[in-house]
Amino acid sequence: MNNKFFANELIKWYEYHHRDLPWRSTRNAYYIWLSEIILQQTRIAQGLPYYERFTEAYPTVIDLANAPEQEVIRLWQGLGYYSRARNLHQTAKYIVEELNGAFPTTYAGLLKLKGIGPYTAAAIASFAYDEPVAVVDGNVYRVLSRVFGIDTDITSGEGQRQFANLANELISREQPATYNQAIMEFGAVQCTPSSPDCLLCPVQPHCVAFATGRIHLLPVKVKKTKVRERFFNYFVIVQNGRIAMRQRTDKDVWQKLFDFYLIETEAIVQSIDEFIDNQTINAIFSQTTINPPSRIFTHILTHQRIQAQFWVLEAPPEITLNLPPELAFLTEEEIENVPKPVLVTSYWKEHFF
DNA sequence: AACCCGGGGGT
DNA sequence: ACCCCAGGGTT
Repeated sequence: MNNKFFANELIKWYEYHHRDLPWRSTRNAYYIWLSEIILQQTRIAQGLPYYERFTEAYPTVIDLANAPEQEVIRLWQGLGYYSRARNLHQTAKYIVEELNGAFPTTYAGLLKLKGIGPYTAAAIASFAYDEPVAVVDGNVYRVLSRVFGIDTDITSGEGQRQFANLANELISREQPATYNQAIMEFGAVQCTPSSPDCLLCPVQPHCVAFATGRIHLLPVKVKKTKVRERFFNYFVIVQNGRIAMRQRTDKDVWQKLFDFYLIETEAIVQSIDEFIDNQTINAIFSQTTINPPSRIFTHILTHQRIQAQFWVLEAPPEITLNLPPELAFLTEEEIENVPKPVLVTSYWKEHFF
């Protein structure tokens, strides 16, 4: 199968089978960039409402650059991988302040921006500027590994180089944007991870994996699942109708999102007596009424399984509490408007609304 | 190269 | 329970 045939078959397939998506009807680099960052490691169904929200809140890169970071992260709330939102905002400011509001117009230039890696640079360069540089995302790995029967580990450096080289040989020089859209859509709709629709596949006669019965074995992805078990004990300190929260800053999950005073333990605590060695929380205990703990909230991340329990500590109105400096009292309205992890939002909805 | 970073949906 | 998703940054 020659390269031109492959590209033409995908483009023909795409013309009949593609979904109508808002970022496909624009050549505006800003909107394309926004959609690509939102869709990193994210399904279209999950990302679509966020795309609508962001384009409405920030119609131009200038609007995004001028927004407060916390507002941007709040709009991102629930989408995960929050470094995407921080880098998005940082890069918007850089483009406005250093590049006169204009995006770089080449793959190499785009690649220098924070939050834009090889995939996203190729996507923007081809969709906005027709540069013939191939996207390589999870869909592309799957399609190419199957059609060409490549069993190199896609997570290895060698695999990434090999697939990028192949993808760039296959890309249509005449229609790079359509080709890139086509191969990704083909992977998402036709050549799916499990039970792909091989019987109606336009390249099935040339597919090595189909011919050799290796569809379900490709792509090869060496898994290194190491899920960390964590136990979070949250103390919801309430006084005068306000609640103490802090903005997370550690090198850990949920950077710049807000949660409550947290003590992490090695296991689920059976009684609050287990915090006896913690002087900070003991001092707060002595000044507050301790309510029974909440149910245990289990929160699953890709790399962590967090079991969280919440205690409400009620302080009398008049006293001065001895709190760690990172805590600040917020009203319920302020808490609504501050970015929070889904775990915290779940608890909040269950207990305060 | 290895590790870290969310949340949701499909099987 | 395990997989994947329009990946990228840090160490």
